[in-house]
Amino acid sequence: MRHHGGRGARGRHRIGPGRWGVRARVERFVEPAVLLLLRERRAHGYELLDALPDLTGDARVDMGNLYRVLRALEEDGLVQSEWEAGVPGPAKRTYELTPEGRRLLDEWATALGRSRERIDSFLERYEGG
Amino acid sequence: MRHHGGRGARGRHRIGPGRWGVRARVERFVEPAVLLLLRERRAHGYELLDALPDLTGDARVDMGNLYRVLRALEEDGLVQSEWEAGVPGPAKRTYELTPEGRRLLDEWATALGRSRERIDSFLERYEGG
DNA sequence: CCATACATGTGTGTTTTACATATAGATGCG
DNA sequence: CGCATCTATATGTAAAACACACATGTATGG
Repeated sequence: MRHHGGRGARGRHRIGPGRWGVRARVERFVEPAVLLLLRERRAHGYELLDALPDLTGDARVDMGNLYRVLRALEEDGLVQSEWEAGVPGPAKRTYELTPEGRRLLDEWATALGRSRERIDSFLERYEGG
Repeated sequence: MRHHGGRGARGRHRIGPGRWGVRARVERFVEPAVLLLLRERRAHGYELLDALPDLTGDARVDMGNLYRVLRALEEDGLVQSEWEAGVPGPAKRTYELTPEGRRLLDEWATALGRSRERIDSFLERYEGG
């Protein structure tokens, strides 16, 4: 590996030589994605892990962080969980959305709408120039 | 030892009681914003600081990080700077976009386009349900 | 003289994301 | 059996992105 020359102290995530990895992702996007999926149907973490890429566009979501997000959501009463009993295989913790979680999803939706508008006006200005 | 008691309040940035601050911002958005502004005209940091909120939607951008971004961009040859000579007042370092920076801006534009599509399909699915 | 606006920076802490590893039940296979 | 693999849930820790605070210096107006 041969890059060190002139490289900055600031390690932006390069993808190739001279390239900056540009993804333009929305911060904490798995959070609203999880809420939306749970509004559609109750599910456990592993199922969400499977369904999330459809919404996020990423190949796959980090499982460690997903479980932490689920815990954090539950701590604040935005989702509820229970261990699914009687089924074979590893124990599954099944989550469902609470009314508060539903409201949070609504907030996310409006915030995402604003974000889209910002992107729109950016791209308009970009194309105009 | 499954299901031990919840502890450790995960400090998501609350705004009010029971509320989660939801902003849905695009990661590193000041970067493309700076590049776009510099494509329109050369400028120094303080000018950018003034012009940025128009693109980002935030009240104001953190100056410390802005200057660090400008440095990082210059280290990788995406912008060029020189001290403006002969003018009264504090010394100004004026930046302009390089061809590489222009290409990075183009990458940002496509990435932002994809991001917008993801938001669109999310909101569609949100409204549909 | 002092406050304020202009202008450029560094220091440091917090939040968010990424990468790695641990544990364990079930299933299939040689 | 012994072992790999898939399902399933989690923790540990490092890196990246962001926020907040402070330092320095030039000019202008009262």
